Amino acid sequence: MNVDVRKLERLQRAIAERLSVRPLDVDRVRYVVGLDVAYSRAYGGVAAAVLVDVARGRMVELSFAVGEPPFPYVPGFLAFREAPLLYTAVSGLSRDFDLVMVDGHGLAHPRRAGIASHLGAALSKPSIGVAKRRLVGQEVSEGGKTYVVHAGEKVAVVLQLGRRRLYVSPGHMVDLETAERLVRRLTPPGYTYPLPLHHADRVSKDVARKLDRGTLSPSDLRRLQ
DNA sequence: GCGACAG
DNA sequence: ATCTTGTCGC
Repeated sequence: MNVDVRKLERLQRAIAERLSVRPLDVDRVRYVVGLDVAYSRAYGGVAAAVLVDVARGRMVELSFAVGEPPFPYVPGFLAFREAPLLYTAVSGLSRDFDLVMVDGHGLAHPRRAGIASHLGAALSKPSIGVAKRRLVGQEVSEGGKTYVVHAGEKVAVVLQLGRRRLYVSPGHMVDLETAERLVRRLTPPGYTYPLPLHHADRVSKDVARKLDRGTLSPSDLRRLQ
């Protein structure tokens, strides 16, 4: 695919300049939204927003958005493909929340503006990126912890959960330490993924599968919430 | 030119 | 991300 990315790179740099990377009081984060996108052959992307009550460790509300992605997958530009649908899904939630956790990177991005950064800026909410693979930089160990360092900056912390590793990076209104603490706090023993994302992943894939099977129609999604 | 490359 | 059978292991 031929995609002109010059303009998009400039947009990402502008977004990066608007970001605030700062500590956040973890004890006042009670409602967290997990965001993920699965794909259906028949309907395109299926974005799921799962609102989790951290205090009770349970799902409180669900919202979906379905549609053809407006942009192809190009490394470094994932946000232009998935953020619009995720934003729509989040907008469908009736309750307010304190933070969003996104499947993908935040600061650990060539221009410091991964999909978690885009969404945090668009929503004006704290956001954290949680990815399963590295996009930029090198992994460096320091004081018993492993980080991703890019252009001389620590942009992500690497968590080893069981056999899986997670790359955690700040999106907006949080810093690296806060992001790590929240991801750890939201990952129950035995889990390999923080609860909000675990649910968002499972639920989005389940809906995509049912849509293709015909077990579910897009209009039924309204009722699933 | 050769690798690397979120989902 | 998705396409997919069997297979290794708790």
